[in-house]
Amino acid sequence: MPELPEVETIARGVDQRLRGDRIVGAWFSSYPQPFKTPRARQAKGLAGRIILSVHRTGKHIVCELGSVAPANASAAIRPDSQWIVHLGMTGRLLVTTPGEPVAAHTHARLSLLTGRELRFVDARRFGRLEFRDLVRTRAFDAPGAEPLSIGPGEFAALFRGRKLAIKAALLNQSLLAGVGNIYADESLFHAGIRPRRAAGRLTRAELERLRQALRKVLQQAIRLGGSSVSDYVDANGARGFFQLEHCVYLRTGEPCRRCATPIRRILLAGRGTHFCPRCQH
DNA sequence: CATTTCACCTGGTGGC
DNA sequence: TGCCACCAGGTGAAAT
Repeated sequence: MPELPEVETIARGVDQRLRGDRIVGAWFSSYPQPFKTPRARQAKGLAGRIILSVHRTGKHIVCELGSVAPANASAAIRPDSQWIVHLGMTGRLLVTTPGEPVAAHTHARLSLLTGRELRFVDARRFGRLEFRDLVRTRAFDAPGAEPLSIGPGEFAALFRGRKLAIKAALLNQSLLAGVGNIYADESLFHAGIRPRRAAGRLTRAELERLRQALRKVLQQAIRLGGSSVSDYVDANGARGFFQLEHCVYLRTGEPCRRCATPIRRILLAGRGTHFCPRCQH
């Protein structure tokens, strides 16, 4: 479900509410798919650790965790491990009270010292949970560039010489991290570029329009708390509002907001792709 | 190596 | 009401 704006919204919400809290125990469901780190190792690693901060990188939520060293408890606590959450298509990360009924498809429950719980719910089980011990492993880093901070030159270089469709390139996480189907379609609309255009054939001016459209769309979506198309909610269970601003995504046959031409839907890279045949060239 | 296709899952919706 | 086809925010392995 979640792309950069949704993941950013959730990470901010969890950070705001859980920073400084301590994980006292962790429970995991018996389904194997969501656990990149084996359940037992994950539970053991999480228990007793303090949530120092939570942030987003690409479509991943990274919780920086620490332990209090008994010798110098007054010193600033450094992260010694990370809990990394990828939400897949339907994943949710929710801060709840312990009494809250447990939703179907709940795959992880972290109980916290303040009595609250952090729950991971994921119907389709495309999400992934990973625990990293930073003494043994490097810190997590998304492979692709951040679309909110990349500059014009670096952005253009990503697509140079590539024959695949620009939409497929936008979805490639090792090029740009965080762009998914909604924001690929929306940013191509605002840049006036057809999704099937070969990435390497776009002019410098088009690429710059695309970079700015992408940044604008992502920033506005973050301001509106993301897009709630079917079931996305933030860490507090609240829906986002950016779906009301969509110009093409899931608007097949509806009039273009700019020129009233019906929005067309095609299949590209296996994904439903929406564009205005008149505004996009 | 670059690119495309498909499998992995469950649930909602709309047609008949 | 039931059944079925199709669609859905993602990714990584296998095939080309």
